[in-house]
Amino acid sequence: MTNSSESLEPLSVSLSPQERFEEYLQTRGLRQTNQRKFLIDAVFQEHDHFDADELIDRLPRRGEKNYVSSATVYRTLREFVDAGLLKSFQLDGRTVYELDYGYPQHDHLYCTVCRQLIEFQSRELMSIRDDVASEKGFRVSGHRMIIQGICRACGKLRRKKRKQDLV
Amino acid sequence: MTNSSESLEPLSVSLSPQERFEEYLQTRGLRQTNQRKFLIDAVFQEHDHFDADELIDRLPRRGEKNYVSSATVYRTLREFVDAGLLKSFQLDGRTVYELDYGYPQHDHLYCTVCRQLIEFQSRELMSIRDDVASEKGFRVSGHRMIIQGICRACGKLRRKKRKQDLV
DNA sequence: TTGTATGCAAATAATTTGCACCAAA
DNA sequence: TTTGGTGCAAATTATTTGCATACAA
Repeated sequence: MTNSSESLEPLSVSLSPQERFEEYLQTRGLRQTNQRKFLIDAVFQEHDHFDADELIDRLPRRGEKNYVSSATVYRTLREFVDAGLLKSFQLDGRTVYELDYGYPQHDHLYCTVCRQLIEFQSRELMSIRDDVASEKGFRVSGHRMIIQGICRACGKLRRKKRKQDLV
Repeated sequence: MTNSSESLEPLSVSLSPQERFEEYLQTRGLRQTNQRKFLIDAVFQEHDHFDADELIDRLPRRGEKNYVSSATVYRTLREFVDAGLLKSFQLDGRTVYELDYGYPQHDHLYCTVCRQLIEFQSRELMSIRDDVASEKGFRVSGHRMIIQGICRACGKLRRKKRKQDLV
């Protein structure tokens, strides 16, 4: 689990994720299927970070109504990323997804103890990014910044534990 | 391949990587084996970024002198990271390694066309990192910043190609 | 001598892909 | 009707692990 209790508020956007995806599909001659509609709802009920496995776990099982095969889940998650609805990145080997469409750009702190992702925003970070890139003649398409460490809560637990160990 | 033509110069350090690793092994009661000695030399002949597969490709094959099984390569790379000789991170799904011991801390620009990694250093980035972390009560152990985009060379090629396409 | 380390092959884990069948447009 | 989409199972890929054997301390 990488759910974060500290997530950012959605922005207001003119199209809903569903509408936005519809537009994406239409401009490419792709189809609106029940699976895609169902998955977009499932995904935008998420508030935080998730991976394919966690998502599949919360979806109907084989045989149940609205079952979607995992191959389709994987395929569709990639489409959502292409469509700009989700962002994805790698963490501890697995692919983590988060809502992108309608959410402000941000980066993450990652607690290596509880594996929680905490979001933060920094304008300065963006401007450093752009300065560095232009200095190297680089056309930026995006970036990924993750600060690893130990969060406040886990830090407290550790200190408590060390104290106990001394007793 | 993710070799970069623009890498940073080594710092001067009091112990060689070999000595440093020896120290690491001794303090933990681990053993100095021929494989470990051979691999540390092989790895520190690298100047840039590599993954396990690329390293194995340049190593002696099964049956040849100094052959090291890939299981051992994987195991040893992780030890090198533990020992602080190498750093590792994930890129496009695979684990990329780079020299750490004796090299200055830095981050990367990643060209999504030629897959080259270009290094850069920024003090400001570090200070933003520390500010953000302390604001959230986070004890930092490290970070990873990758700026994605298109490098100068690939940008030129693209423009040239577009021109040609118009003819 | 006493564990550690290694090589081998098998096991994992997370995705991806081939293909026959299904269903939007 | 046509072509893209889906489910299923098999294939992939990168890595890890179990275990018998080899070797450093």
